[in-house]
Amino acid sequence: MTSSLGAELAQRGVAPNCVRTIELVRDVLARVGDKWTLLTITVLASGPLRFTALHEQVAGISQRMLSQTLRGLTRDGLVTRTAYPHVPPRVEYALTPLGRSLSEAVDGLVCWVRDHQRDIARNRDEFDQVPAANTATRPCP
Amino acid sequence: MTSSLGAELAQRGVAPNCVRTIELVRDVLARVGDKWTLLTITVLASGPLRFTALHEQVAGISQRMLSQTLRGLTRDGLVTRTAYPHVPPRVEYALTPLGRSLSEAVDGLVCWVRDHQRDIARNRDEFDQVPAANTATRPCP
DNA sequence: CGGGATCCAGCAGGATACTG
DNA sequence: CAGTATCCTGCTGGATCCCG
Repeated sequence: MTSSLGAELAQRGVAPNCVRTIELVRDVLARVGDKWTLLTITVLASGPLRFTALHEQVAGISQRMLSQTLRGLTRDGLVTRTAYPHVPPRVEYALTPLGRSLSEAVDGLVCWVRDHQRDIARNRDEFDQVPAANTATRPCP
Repeated sequence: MTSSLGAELAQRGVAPNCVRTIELVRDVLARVGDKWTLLTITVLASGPLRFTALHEQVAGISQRMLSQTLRGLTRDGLVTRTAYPHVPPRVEYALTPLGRSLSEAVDGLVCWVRDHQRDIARNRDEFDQVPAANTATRPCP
């Protein structure tokens, strides 16, 4: 699958190192690009949490998506799942060292957004105020 | 919208600084979490490109999604769109300084995946080989 | 060549109800 | 409490045709 993508790109004359980058970006998105994974990781970054606690902190997530997301993260070795044989059940989720290192890598992106979201909002407003700027075929100045 | 999310979280007793983080992660995903934006940015990071060139390098993207993605990026001030009044038309896209800085922030994540994708693949294989490991309600050892 | 407009399928994901 | 099972909807995004 990935190799066929690489072959396809190589055939188009795309430089090999660029092909690698493109595949990596694909992997990034496959792992943290969905709606809830990144959010769950950053919430867990502040400490271990039980299922219900996560369900409250990750605003808007359904039980279905939470358990699904957590299973995926556990599968990848990014979080641990610890079940205590109690009644009522008690299950704790926590980041593994691998998960923590990912969380730190994500921090860079989060900081970037924090530092530049004002700029983006301003650019967006400017763009929207120019009439017909949202169409690509516009007159050349 | 964002403020209502913050209010909702605050009402649940979530710490204010965590609320900020969650909102930021939301913004990250809204900006680069879709299927093509991040890919387009990283391809443009190696230099300005014309529409067709982008269409070839960003493997698998349709013309529709490419123009849509580019318009979004242009709107946010992350790329510039330069149209030359020629026949046939010639349009070049390039990263702005803001776009380049985002591309650098993304690099951290890309490097993380490059360094750890083997680990993740191994964890995944291990997980999958344990029978019934994919169900959460499993016996406690 | 560089798009826009339209149509349509697939699947992510929400709501709800049920279980150990 | 911590999930699973089922159903169902909305939106993303692909295919196709058209235009300047």
